[in-house]
Amino acid sequence: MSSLDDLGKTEAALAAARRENLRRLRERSGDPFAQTRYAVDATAAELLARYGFLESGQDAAAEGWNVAGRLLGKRVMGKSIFADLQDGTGRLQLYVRKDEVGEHAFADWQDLDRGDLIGARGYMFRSKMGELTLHVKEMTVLAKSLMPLPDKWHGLQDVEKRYRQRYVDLIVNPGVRETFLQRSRIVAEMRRFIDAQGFFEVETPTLLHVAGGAAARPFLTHVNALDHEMQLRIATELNLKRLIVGGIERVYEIGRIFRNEGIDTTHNPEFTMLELYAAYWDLRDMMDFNERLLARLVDVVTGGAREVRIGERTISFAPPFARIAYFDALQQYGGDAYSRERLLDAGGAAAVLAELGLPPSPSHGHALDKIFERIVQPNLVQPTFVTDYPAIISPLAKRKRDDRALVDRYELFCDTIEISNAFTELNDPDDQRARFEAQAAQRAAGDEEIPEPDWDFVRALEYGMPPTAGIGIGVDRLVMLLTNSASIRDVILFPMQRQHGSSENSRDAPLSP
RNA sequence: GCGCCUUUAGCUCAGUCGGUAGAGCAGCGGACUUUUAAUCCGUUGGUCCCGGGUUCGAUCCCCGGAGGGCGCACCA
Repeated sequence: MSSLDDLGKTEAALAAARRENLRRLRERSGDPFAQTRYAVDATAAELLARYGFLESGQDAAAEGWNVAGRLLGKRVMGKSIFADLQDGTGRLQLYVRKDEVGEHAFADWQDLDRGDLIGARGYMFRSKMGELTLHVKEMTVLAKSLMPLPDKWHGLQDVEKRYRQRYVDLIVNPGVRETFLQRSRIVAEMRRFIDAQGFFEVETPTLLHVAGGAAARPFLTHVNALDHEMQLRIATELNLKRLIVGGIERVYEIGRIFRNEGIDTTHNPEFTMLELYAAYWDLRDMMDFNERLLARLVDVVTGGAREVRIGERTISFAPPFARIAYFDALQQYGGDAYSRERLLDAGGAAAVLAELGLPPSPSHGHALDKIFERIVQPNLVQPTFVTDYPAIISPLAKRKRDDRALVDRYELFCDTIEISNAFTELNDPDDQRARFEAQAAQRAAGDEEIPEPDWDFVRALEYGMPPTAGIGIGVDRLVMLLTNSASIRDVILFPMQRQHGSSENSRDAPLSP
């Protein structure tokens, strides 16, 4: 299988030149790909921090260091070379002199291409131009890069290629790497914060006979051993509440959710959700928890500040966040035409929808969602808890004791997008059964997004579930917010793409000679 | 699903009122022992996304298709 034939002529020539350099390196100094270990004892970031005191022209020749990474630039000036090495922590300039390393080693340097992985030993100095630099005495080629890298100045701009070949994106676009490191820090801190309050992290199945807990079309799959059709989960809710019934009183899962629906800047078919349930908490407890969690995450992302800049806006996460009741918000931003009385009437809501020039909705609840989206949501820039949702759009939440039209639920909005959704959980098994029966009827009427009822969940509630507050937070969207990313694909390492020709899993993808 | 935009060298991008195409970077050859988008001289490199149509001639115009982006719709 020769894939050089499948490359463009220019690309093939570039790859051939690199293979020629590899051949020479093998002959002169042994096979780079035979290397197994390199005794790294310093990173780029450590050396830059440690030797910050050096003045231009000064060196620290008594202390030798081994660094390893990818060569990203090479400036050859006859008998000396400056190069840039990128490791996991940053970039470090290297300097080599022919009269010090000798003909043989200098020839190896000349056979290095941009993108090669090397280990280098040397000492730190500050160059005439003021840059901290490793003065290299020894160099080992640890792996050869056989493919040409994108433009050193513009990087890789083609979005499609960036997603399909994220490895290249990560090599040449520094901001990308930083975003994903931030994501990792955010999730790690999320776990630390939650664990510190006595929660247990669990992993529930992603393959289910009935995917419930949300309204969404599931992915279908087949289990050969059981000869069963199964579904990928669309939420972790029902299993986590089973665990609350079982006595794991504080429980959470940060897990992958799959929904077989649209793909756009805020939706990827698989995404990550935090769901957390606390027995004996009410919504006030959850709000307090939510506020402190976000403040903490912002703290980690910004290194101590309580603000995040999103384009032109600055969002402050200093608690307490603003609070406003659902219908108060509608009246405040919409005026008297958006009164509770009118909106809680199906005809009234439909009329409001028409006044806004929006298409008719299939249901009263849907109409309320659209009106809220249009009238209130664009105004919720600073973190705001919207509370006291109408029961008709909250089928899984408990009704308020003193107002049966409303439920104990809030959603948190930041930068006009929904960040969390929380409510006190319905724990009356008869009520739950009745709601499932209603859903089954909707499903029978043709709504494919309504899941089949999970009757075992009702049985679990019949054993008794304590009063419980639950919350869901879309991790990807939260990371978008905290990293100022415009698309969910910018915070998912390998976002779903259509299968496509030569760049992925087709025969010609691996480049063998 | 609908609409708009987009696809030209390995990368970033020009361009052709229809006569099969250019730059910078990268690569290759040369000069250069403190450069940093190194510099200077020379130079290679193209299925202009794919298929069809119109035309003497299509990368360009028309039709169809594919990939991608954005907006709308959908999305507890």
